[in-house]
Amino acid sequence: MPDSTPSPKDSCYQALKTAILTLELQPGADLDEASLSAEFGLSRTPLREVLRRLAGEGYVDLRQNRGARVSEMSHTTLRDFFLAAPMIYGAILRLAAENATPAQIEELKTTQARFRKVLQQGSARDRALVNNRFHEITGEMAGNVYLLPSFQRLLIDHARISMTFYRPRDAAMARSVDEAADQHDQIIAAIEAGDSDAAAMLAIDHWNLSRHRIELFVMPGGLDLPLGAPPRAATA
Amino acid sequence: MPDSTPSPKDSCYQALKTAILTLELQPGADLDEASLSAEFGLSRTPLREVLRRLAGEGYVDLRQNRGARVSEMSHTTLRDFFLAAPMIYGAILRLAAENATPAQIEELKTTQARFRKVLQQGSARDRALVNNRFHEITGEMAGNVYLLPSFQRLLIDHARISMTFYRPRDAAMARSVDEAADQHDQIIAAIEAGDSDAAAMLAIDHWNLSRHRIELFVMPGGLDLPLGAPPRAATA
DNA sequence: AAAATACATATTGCATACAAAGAGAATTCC
DNA sequence: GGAATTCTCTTTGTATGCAATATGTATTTT
Repeated sequence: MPDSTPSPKDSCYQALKTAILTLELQPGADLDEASLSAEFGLSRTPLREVLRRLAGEGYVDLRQNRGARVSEMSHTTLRDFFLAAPMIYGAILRLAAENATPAQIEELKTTQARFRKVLQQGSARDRALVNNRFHEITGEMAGNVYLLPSFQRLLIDHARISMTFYRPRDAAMARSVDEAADQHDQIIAAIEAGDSDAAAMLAIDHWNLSRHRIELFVMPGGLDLPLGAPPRAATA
Repeated sequence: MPDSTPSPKDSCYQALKTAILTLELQPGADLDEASLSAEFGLSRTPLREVLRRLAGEGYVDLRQNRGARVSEMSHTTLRDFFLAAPMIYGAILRLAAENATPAQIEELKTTQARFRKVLQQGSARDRALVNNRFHEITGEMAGNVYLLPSFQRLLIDHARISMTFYRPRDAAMARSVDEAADQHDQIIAAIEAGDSDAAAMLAIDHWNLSRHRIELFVMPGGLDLPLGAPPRAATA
């Protein structure tokens, strides 16, 4: 049995990760070493290493002699997001179709089943996390070490943006989210068939749907302000 | 005056970085915490944080309860490299042309002048490092936080591969490298003119030239084996 | 009274000491 | 003699204590 009890360091890493993805820790929030180490039951030394790792993956920003902060999402980074996402997503799904192993496809199907489930009876948090996991798996399928860093960085902010539009439950939104789930099924089919062109096109479709939701719900009056939290003092 | 004396931590970080880029530390080489901390005059705690940071950026791989290792370059990762590079490089240069500041353009020109200089009288090490810096600056110009992680990861292995073909000095190679320098000038011109289409095309040209060199000198008999070092025991 | 400076406090950065896990060698058992 | 096991030694992981840096407050000076 490999690793039945996860180390406190790992669980701390995971907990911070999901807290950031689900906006429980809002962009710009201050992360105090002392309180975090107390909360997760480890000393400051390993906690600092966790923060360094999270910084490398884009979850937090480190400032010299200052506390770590959850990475921001300003309008400039949103612009960057809109530029990079279709390209990277397309490439990842293309490669996923070419390289996916049967075991990975099985895991993707399981995750998609979970996604359908939480769409019906789960919280916004669950939906964002399971959707995030779905796309993470496609990244694992692609298995390109040079593309993965940017892909994972995109997934972070995609999940955080999603949190804002998985919440409302009006009819248009429900339809849009259901359509996303249908696209997931198509993506699985393309990957299973090894049809890389189809997978790449589906990535664009999936992204366009996502973009549409973002444009609609995140910036109703145009995108000027940071998302999630006021510019400073997010914890106060 | 900002930061006249770099901290031992920073210089350690920089030294390891350049040592890895220049293959002084070969892919797969073991990195011992004790000896490194002694070498750079800091304790193991900050050194471990440096290693974690380098791991996040793709310079080294960390193994649980085992030493850190310089990240490998096997034939599979080379395949990934050939797939990802043209796409990312094209996007970066396109964005660089759109967003470069005058100060950045000035720095790029200075770096290009240095590149010309080391082509004439520098070592392979100098050439790889200055060329690497040139492309790093284009990344800064693009300034897209989602594209940068993959771009920087590509630059690492590009520099390491370059080290193998900046060395020989036969006529064909010299011509190829000079052509690369000419392309740098064209890239600068396109960026200065804000011509993003031209910049994107030049990125492809530049990459094709680079790929040609790689195909010629790195894998004369086809690409089967890891680059640089034997699979294990690189320091022995 | 306003601004600048000095002081006090809180938080990060670093070093040392200790605990735990792995690798390798010697010994024992078959 | 070969293989497995135990023991030792090396190396990584964690905790604690101290030093350095930044922030906020109070005091002093103009």
